[in-house]
Amino acid sequence: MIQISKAELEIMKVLWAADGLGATDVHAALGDQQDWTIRTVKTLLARLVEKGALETEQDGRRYLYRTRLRESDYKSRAAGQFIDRMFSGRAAPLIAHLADARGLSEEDITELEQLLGELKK
Amino acid sequence: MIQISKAELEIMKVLWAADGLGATDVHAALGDQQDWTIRTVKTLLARLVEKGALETEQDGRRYLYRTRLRESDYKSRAAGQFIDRMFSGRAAPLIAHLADARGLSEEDITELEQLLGELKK
DNA sequence: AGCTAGTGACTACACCCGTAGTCAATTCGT
DNA sequence: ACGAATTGACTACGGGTGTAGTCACTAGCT
Repeated sequence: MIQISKAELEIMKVLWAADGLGATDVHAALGDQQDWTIRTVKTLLARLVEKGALETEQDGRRYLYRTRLRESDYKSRAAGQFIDRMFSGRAAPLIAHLADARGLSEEDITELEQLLGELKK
Repeated sequence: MIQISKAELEIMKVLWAADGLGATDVHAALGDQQDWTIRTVKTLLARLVEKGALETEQDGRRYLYRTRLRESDYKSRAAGQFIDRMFSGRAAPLIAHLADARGLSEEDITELEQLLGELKK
């Protein structure tokens, strides 16, 4: 099970949004959102390749980085692990805590209702 | 913001369930669930005290460990951080992923409906 | 009275992670 | 054609984490 750290996740997000970028492109895409030097970005990319979360393709003298993990697969797994650890695998208490601590947006409520409707079929 | 690691969380769970135990009691309560020596348990307890998540009370020649963090506060915070990092703060996509990857229990569905009902008031 | 077992304090150590720096090769601009 | 900039490879380093080990003390059993 590939573990992706907090910083690495930011890199993955960039590549999920636009797969097949070079290190410099990733750095640029992060822009002012993350204040990392290109070195740091490269280290994170290398670690992700080593972990098997990314793969490289030679493009002249540089690499293009491509995701090997689908975003939704990863997020599903991460969500599952999280509620297992924190809420004994139960979804409802998680949402209850969230609602309690910060409330749910209108949007969330509407979407959740729709989701539940579909699930009940 | 106190950060609690995975292993430390297991200790916290024991003390949330039964506050004011000695190190040996915590070790016993973990039982076969976690295969840690008493040394490891003590190290984790000490780190949690250092972090301010636990406090000690002298009880003869030993300490009793008591939580300083309320379970629901911690869980709310952790849940908030998690959905911020993974789902841009949106609850609905999180639940959608869970439902998709492993399904929701009857219980979860019922509780969520009830929760949504209350929130809409 | 001495030994054993349990206790807290301190130390250890390898691996992950955040955050880079150095180096050698290569390409691009002038 | 040469210097500057870019690129990948390798190295660094301090803090957190998982998982203990050692030490000195003490209370209770024999």
